Amino acid sequence: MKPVSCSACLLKSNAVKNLDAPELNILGNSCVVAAFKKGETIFKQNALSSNIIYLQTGLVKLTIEGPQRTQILRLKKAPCYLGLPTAMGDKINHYSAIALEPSSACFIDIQVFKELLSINPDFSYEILIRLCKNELEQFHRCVRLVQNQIFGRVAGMLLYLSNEIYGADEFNMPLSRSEIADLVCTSRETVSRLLNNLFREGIITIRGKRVKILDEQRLEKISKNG
Amino acid sequence: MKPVSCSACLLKSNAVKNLDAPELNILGNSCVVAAFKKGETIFKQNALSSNIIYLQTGLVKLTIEGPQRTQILRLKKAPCYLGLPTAMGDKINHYSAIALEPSSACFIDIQVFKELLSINPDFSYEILIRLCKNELEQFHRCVRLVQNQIFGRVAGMLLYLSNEIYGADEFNMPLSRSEIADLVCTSRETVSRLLNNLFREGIITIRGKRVKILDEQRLEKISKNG
DNA sequence: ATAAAATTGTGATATTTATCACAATTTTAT
DNA sequence: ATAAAATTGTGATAAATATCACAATTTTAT
Repeated sequence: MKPVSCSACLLKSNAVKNLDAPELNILGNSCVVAAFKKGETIFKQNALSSNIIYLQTGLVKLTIEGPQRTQILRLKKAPCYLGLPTAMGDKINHYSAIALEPSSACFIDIQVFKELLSINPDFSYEILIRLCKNELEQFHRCVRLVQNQIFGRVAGMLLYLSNEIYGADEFNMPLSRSEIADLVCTSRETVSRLLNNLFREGIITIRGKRVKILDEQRLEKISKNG
Repeated sequence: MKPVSCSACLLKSNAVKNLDAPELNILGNSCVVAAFKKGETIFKQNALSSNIIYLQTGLVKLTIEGPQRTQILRLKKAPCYLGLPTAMGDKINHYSAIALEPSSACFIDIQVFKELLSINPDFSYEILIRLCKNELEQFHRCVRLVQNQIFGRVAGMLLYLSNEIYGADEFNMPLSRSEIADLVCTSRETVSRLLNNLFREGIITIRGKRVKILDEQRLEKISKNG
């Protein structure tokens, strides 16, 4: 970890772009950057946290211990804030964040973050808007998770990675079969079977980690119809 | 609907308690109160909205059209804000709000609300904290919904009504069997069966709408173990 | 390079819960 | 008060998906 100059940072969040020079100084003085390898934990459920984390680069999974198994709540792609709701609340992390790809993250002291919220309404507004969007996304994700059948959920996951995360119809799958199962809430075996189905149907190809979407139309249809 | 004096209001939100006299005036000038009977729609999914709604009294369900059926996202008990994430985002309601009991709600112009956010950091901070809590609650709700079996979900729903909504072990069920099904994501028939099971086991009594929880311990256990 | 460990694939079976069909009951409207 | 409409209860059956068991493959460590 090393202290940073936030004013010179090329990876500013939209919220931070609203800060003026003295405010950026306040931020920089209480902010350190850390690098994480694939699989490393950025923060852990049930641990105390006094930091807001800004993910500069990389890809992260948020996991939570459920009553039966651990579940992936969602993926978070840089740039974004992690652990906002946790840190603003009771200070105990309600979930863990684990790097899926090499990632770098800024740790910002929660008191400093709160100070910035109170002195800069534009900063505060950006954060607020972000939280609103999260809530809506979470509603939609939950509904799909509960109502769609697994085939649709797996298809939706592939489309999500392709469109939202990588912006390409070919990418390296960042998740193991077991992690995909945790994300779409099913068993590892079922994920295996369904991915092979999609392959046999000519809708995707998988060679090792390399996934290519051949028939996005059909995938969309499966994703919709469950 | 009638205009209100927010400064004299006895049902102020925590956020609004942070407003000073001129700010309360701004709020009051663009704020009307409306009363809703059971079953009436407060706002509707896909409709345009330019208001934030503050639920003064009553109980409301938020419903969303899923791919297969409409689902109850959550219940909201006064006092609380409704439609915050929707109104702050694209102005199109992503879900509907329908009164489950006689309710009264203030309609606040979104521009005025945004102005208050920008001029009063304490007001803004309260809203922000509220959004953070919502996100965490939503995560937990989603995990339970996906991982627990229906028996556990129905038990959890009863405990939620008893502890969070009514604060009593006896209450009038505000939901029909079908609505319970929409809330815990199962079929009406299954809800019937499980409630009767709980009755036969001596864990609850149901006479018409009147529900009484006899053995909270056992209900907790069922809720946990799924 | 090789062994050990981890991940993945696949068939057989079991379990949960939805769906259908219709009866019984309660609520609402006239 | 009575009929009509809506809600609820319940058995039989079907469908989706988990679980188990083990083989095959890939990755990791020495």
